[in-house]
Amino acid sequence: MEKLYTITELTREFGISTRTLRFYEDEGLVHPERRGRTRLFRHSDRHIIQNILRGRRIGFTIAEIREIILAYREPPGELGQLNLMLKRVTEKRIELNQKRKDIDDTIAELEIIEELALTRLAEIGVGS
Amino acid sequence: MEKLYTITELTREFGISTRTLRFYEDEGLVHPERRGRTRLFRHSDRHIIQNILRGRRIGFTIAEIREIILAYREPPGELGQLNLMLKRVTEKRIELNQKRKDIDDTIAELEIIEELALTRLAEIGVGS
DNA sequence: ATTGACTTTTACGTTAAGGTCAATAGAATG
DNA sequence: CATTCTATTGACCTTAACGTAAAAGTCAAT
Repeated sequence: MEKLYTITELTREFGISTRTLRFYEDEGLVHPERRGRTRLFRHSDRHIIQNILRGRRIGFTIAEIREIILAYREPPGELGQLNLMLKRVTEKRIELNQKRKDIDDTIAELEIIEELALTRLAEIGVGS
Repeated sequence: MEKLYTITELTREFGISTRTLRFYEDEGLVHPERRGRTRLFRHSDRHIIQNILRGRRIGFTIAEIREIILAYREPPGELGQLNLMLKRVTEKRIELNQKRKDIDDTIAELEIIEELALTRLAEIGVGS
């Protein structure tokens, strides 16, 4: 017997609002069952929510996230669609590699800032 | 004699609009000189624009980008501000490390999708 | 002198991703 | 059964980061 989650259980677990989960349902990303009017989420929905949040953190739009979820769920049967998909995947990978580099560069910059601040702190600490 | 850039030179170089550059000026991120009413950007402005775009790619807001630029430009003199800054830097680094992990996971997932698609392609290619 | 390319300011418009609020409905607990 | 949570639907609201359009100035080239 699969465990079902209420909406507030999930909002607490993931630190998001009920509005957000209903929004994701409206967008067709999750498909909770209903007991009466109340939503009950499955493990699969919970897993999708994790994917959504991960995509969100790296700046994907809902449309892009949906695209990835669908691509995973059912690879297209038609040749043209498959080639299109491969092209999109390649684009995304290039984009993500650029982002990785941007993140590394920014972390390096933050480390410089940190050292500047620590140096100033030491000066002030000594002087006061 | 330092080379100065017109606004369209920069829009072409960076693939952004004039509106965007004026917006960044309104936000106090760049400070082009004026010849008459026309803006002329320095190397330093050009460099800042690169930083803005990098920050933008990894999902920083303009406010966050400004914060980093200012922190770099002039580390605060007061102790409380310095400690606050160190705290913020640590937060950002944690956030960026999470993003790195998210990106790596997503790239791995894209690779799975790619393989699925290539497999399907091979099947179709053989069958047709 | 006119065209064309480029620039300026002002100001309203747009989009994504939810926030917020009101009215209503079930569900659970004393 | 009355109360008290918690959920739902529907509607309008919000914010960031620009887009877009209008009206007008600048400057070189034709």
